[in-house]
Amino acid sequence: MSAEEIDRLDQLVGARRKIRKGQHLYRSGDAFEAIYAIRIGWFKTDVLLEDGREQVTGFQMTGEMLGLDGISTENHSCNAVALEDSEVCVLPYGQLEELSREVEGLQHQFHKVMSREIVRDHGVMMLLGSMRAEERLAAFLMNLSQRFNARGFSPNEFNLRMTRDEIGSYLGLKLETVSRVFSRFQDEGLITVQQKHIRIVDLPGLRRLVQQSGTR
Amino acid sequence: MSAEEIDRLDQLVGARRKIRKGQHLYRSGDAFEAIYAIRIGWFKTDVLLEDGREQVTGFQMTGEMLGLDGISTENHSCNAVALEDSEVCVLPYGQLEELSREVEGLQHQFHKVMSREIVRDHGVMMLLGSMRAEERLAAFLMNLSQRFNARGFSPNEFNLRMTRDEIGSYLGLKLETVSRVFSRFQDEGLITVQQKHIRIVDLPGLRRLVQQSGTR
DNA sequence: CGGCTGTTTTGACGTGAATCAAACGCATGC
DNA sequence: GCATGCGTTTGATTCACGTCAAAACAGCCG
Repeated sequence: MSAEEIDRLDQLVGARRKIRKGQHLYRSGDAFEAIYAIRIGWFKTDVLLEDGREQVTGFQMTGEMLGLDGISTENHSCNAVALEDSEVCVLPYGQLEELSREVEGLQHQFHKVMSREIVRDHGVMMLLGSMRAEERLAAFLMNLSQRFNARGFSPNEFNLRMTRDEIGSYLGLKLETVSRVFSRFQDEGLITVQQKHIRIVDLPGLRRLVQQSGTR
Repeated sequence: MSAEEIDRLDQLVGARRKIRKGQHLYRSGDAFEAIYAIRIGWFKTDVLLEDGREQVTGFQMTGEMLGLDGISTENHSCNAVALEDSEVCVLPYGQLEELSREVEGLQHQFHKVMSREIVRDHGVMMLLGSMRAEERLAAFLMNLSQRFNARGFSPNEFNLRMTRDEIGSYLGLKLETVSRVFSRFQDEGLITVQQKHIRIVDLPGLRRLVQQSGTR
């Protein structure tokens, strides 16, 4: 949603909530009560398997929504964890439903947000299902770049909020592979990496990586 | 949605559309106009990359919905192809929005359907991101079994509507791997395979496969 | 029935990413 | 200042799955 739309929702239902780094906004199984709009900060959502395996299903930044997964069963189906000290705007679902019955535009916006999430997920499935490690990382970086840009930050230089392990989980790779590919990208002059600081040096080069590559 | 709910929608907006095997219900890029409820048949949805790679993002059967991806941009972002001669109920999105503003339950149902799709996608991400080939296939079969069951068909015996190649694309595997794993399952007495005909012999065995396995 | 076409199975071999293991960097705290 | 502890990098080795190739198996049509 645009900053403007967020602000609007903000006025409608104003409760805020601060979440410290590492804390959960909600957990899988929690009763679903509200949707959250991130005001400041970063989150990850993940699903845990009994044997301890984790699958990160997304990284969310300022201006993005959390909690849509909960509507279906009235319980959240994933965990939402703050990657840094963050603040969200709480949108009680009942009120949201009610309001969106009155305000046509709001209803449509809400549907769009959900639909966008579905489309995003399909993109991730594409990543996971048919791209090689380099392509996944390149696509990941380009996606981050574009989102930073959309929020008014530099698209070429930013700090990762997540660990190599979390990136790996999201992309279906091991942390060592993530690290290696970052190093390779740096050697090839595509990016600069220093710990969590990323600088994109050759965006077209990254883009080429994603769409070229032979079959898999 | 339940059969009952489908019927209800059916009465509200009744247009039907028949799609022959292999035909598209919609294509990526098509203007978004309606959501579809499958009355009879099977579909797959997929995303194509420039270089020809295909990622199947889902298989949909009777009673399930198609087209939710289109709301976000007013254009469909994937292709929907009939896997056998099928029939859908067309639900023009404008009318649906309007109705759901009047009928509280309908709005909620609609949200639930979208949310369920998001949760389903997260499950697939889990599959693709952190499971090995055997686990993916086992999970796939169990999912089909459960869906057939929910529609009143035998959960233990059914015909696949998709090719090995399509299953592979969905699960991030090559068709040869799909075929091999099916054979292995048969050797181990978990299932019986004859072309597209599957019989599940040892469901608990399959279930064990999914949740046990060491790390990856 | 026989020849075609598309799908599936099976085998031999290759490879990209996982695994195992060690060292390094950078915080934090005493 | 030095110890402790995560996260990261890098190397050596292994392995699950992909690739390539051929044969077997339907299903369809003349």
